[in-house]
Amino acid sequence: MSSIRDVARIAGVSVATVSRALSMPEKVSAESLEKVHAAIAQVDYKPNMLARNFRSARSYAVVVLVPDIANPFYSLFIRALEDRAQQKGYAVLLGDTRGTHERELEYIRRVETRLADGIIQLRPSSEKSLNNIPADIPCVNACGCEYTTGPAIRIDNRAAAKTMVDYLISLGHKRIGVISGLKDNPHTVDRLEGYKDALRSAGIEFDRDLIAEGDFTMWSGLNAAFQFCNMKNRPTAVFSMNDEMAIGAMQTLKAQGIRIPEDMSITGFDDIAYAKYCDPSLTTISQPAEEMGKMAMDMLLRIIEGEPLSQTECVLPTEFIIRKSTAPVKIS
Amino acid sequence: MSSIRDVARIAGVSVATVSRALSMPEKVSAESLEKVHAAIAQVDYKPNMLARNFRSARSYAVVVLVPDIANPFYSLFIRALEDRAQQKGYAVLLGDTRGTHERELEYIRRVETRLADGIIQLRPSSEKSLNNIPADIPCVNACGCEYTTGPAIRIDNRAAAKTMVDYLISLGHKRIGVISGLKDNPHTVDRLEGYKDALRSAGIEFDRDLIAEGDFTMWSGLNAAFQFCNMKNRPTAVFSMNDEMAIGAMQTLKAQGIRIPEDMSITGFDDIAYAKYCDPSLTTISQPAEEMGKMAMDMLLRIIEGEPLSQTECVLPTEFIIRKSTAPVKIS
DNA sequence: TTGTATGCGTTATCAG
DNA sequence: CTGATAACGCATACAA
Repeated sequence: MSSIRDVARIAGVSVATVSRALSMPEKVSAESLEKVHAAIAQVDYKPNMLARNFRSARSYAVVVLVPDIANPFYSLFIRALEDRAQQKGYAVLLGDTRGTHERELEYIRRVETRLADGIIQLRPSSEKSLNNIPADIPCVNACGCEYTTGPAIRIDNRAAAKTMVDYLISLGHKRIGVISGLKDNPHTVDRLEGYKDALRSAGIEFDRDLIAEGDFTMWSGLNAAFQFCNMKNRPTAVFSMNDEMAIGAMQTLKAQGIRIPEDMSITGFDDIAYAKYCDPSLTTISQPAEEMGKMAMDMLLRIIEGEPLSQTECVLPTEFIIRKSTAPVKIS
Repeated sequence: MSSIRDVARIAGVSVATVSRALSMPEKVSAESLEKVHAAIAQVDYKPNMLARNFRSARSYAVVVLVPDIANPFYSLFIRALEDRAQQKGYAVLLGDTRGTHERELEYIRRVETRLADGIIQLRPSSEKSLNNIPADIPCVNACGCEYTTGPAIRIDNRAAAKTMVDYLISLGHKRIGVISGLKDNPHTVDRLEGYKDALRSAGIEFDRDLIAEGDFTMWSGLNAAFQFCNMKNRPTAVFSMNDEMAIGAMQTLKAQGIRIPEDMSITGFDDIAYAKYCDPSLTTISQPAEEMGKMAMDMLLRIIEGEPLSQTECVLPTEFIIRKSTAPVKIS
């Protein structure tokens, strides 16, 4: 309730001195400083940051645009992001888009109207995406996939997928099913390329029937797995494009009496916390979610503050984690 | 870049008219309205919300204080929260406290300095908590437990726990282990009371040795379960105070050759998404996370807007969900 | 219905 | 080192 003027009056100095005492104490005499601090304590002065932000034309907030915060990979990422933001004095506005463009626009509008200083984009924006973020607003893309323009933090999805499928092939698998995300999702596209790369280098022909489409939810994984159960010549291994679909698929396979990994190997992607605790534990690719979050925030703040970027794109390494859901193909 | 003044100049009206055209169009003639809109389009005017917020002494943002956003129950809650906030034109500032009081204070300070209009508190604040939120700042407690002061959204933890343990008893279990949260956590306290209630009404004596303390993480559940494996007279059922610890415990039990539910039943709490997909699927208590999120936001906004509260505390119903992790006790 | 003028709390400029 | 004062962009009381 009390403003800088009250403090000035009580302290017997000008408002300018109070302001200086707060933002550059070294420019103020020890005597004034003391009087100001005493006055601040006396009237319980809390600076009005709304006014400060208005004056400095900065909100000191960034929005994070995320497809679904309930996805454990994203929540891990965001946790790291928030941590870094807080360290640097920035707030993070949660922008859960739930896949709708309308909500996304709403958040973009927030930075256009100065309520946020920049955006961290976790939604993989396909090239045909209509509402691209205006070029003049600070933004870093951290969706992890290729085909993004502007500053980005990402992993090499294609190479990671190839590593995984190479491994399955090394175990003797030749018919390797895929549970993919939606067809036009950039993650799907990149990882599918990696899958094809691996097949190609092993001389295995690509079979379209081995691709089951999901949408990255457990439920979709559960459904997709039926496609494999019912095949006359079913795959001996399945490469799922994320852990959640793999976990859903395991449910189906086990219910159908297919043993994992004896009858069928299955792999995931992301290494969410549950991958280690499901039964059997899941062979997967670990993304450095926290590292990505930190770096994305650092990069965005650099852009906002107008500092030069040492690199406009940063590709982080993934880790290949072998657990119990994969085994050599059965000799039958 | 262009301000309301530019619009006024181009439109040939006063700034007041432009302002009114935006916030109360009904008070402006159709003619002026049209000129204003044309001018807005012409100069691509975007109102400076920083100025508007400053002027109206409101930030139109609320902070949500959460112990750990990576916990799936919380992320579900927050998703609903954000949804509602966006509908009402509010932003949500993510405040992941990670259990530290310092970070919590930082966020409380944010509303004291006008950067947020209120707080939704998900952290269960024990009575001895040092940094309670000042009474004059709008706040609703949504941690779900009793012993909170001020407006609150919660469930009846005690009754829910009793329901669960009653069920185990009805299956013939008499030695029922507990994997609890930290001892002084209000959730732990409430749910333990429910456990004791159930024992009491069944005439079973409470045995302190059957309580294993965890901290609501999967890892702690995994460890806690060892306590039961090594007992000479081990429990035939385990009531875990959340799903994650239950899932961790299942890992240990299965590794020790204890079959679930044949040799030991196990139950959880929260009904996170994975509870349905783990093996065996988990009998648990479902909390209406989304409903709670919505209600908490509604209640907070009412407080912020100064509207009267119809009720200061709201207890939401839980749902008891029986899956495959529980079975009648073995006759041996 | 419209315009003029004032003030919101702070920072920054410029004299002293 | 300090003080007076002008912005910042918008909303609104008041007058027309």
